[in-house]
Amino acid sequence: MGLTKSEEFTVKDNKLAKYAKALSHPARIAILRILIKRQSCICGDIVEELPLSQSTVSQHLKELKDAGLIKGEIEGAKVCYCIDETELNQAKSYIDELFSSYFLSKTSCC
Amino acid sequence: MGLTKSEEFTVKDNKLAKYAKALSHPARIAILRILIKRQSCICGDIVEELPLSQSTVSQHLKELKDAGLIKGEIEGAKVCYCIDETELNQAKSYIDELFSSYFLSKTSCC
DNA sequence: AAAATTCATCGCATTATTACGATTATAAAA
DNA sequence: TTTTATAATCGTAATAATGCGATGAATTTT
Repeated sequence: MGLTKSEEFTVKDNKLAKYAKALSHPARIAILRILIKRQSCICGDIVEELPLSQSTVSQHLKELKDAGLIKGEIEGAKVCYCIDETELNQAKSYIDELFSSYFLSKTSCC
Repeated sequence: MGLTKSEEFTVKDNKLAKYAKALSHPARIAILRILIKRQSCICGDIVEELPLSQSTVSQHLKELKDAGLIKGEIEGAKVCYCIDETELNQAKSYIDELFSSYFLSKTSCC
């Protein structure tokens, strides 16, 4: 076994889970915060700000990129990462929608 | 290796990551939706609504419980699960805070 | 051209996750 | 008391994730 049954769930729930997975590691949250703070698309300075090796940071960046939350642009030898606003918006609205569906239909029970 | 360096990151980012991890599987999203829909704290009916075995659903419930997003109450032989409103609120505000910190300081770059 | 910088990728070891059947524990029903 | 129902847990197999050093590819700098 060991294989998530993605096909059994809705496309939306799979997408939401994918966004959440990207956010499911403190290093990746920290990376997002750095990218937000330095709005001007900084790159490998991330490595200097985090207590992780270059290869590990690169891997986390890849995962954030695969999830769509960030994008990278090659600038000579450097790579400049930044938030992908469209995707971040979508992630936000998916999450908001899930949460607000609770707060709307709330009647409180146990 | 293979061990997340949690201590190296803030308590808040670890908590946020924990919430996100709970949401990082479509089955758990589906479970949350079921719990939201049937506000009246239903239990093992979840198993019937999902294409997963009882033990697998039980495991997902445990993870949602460990993350704090849901709570279970024993009712005889049954266990009644429901959303933990306080924690869901906290999760929502942590996520909102992260996202809005971007939309506030946005200047768009690449 | 040679050396240095920047970052991705490979390989590896360790640990975590996913899924299920089988078993166990508890409570309800017969 | 015995059976049934409910749900957690154990054990197992497969796959994914975490982290790092080493290596590679590309671009700058010297």
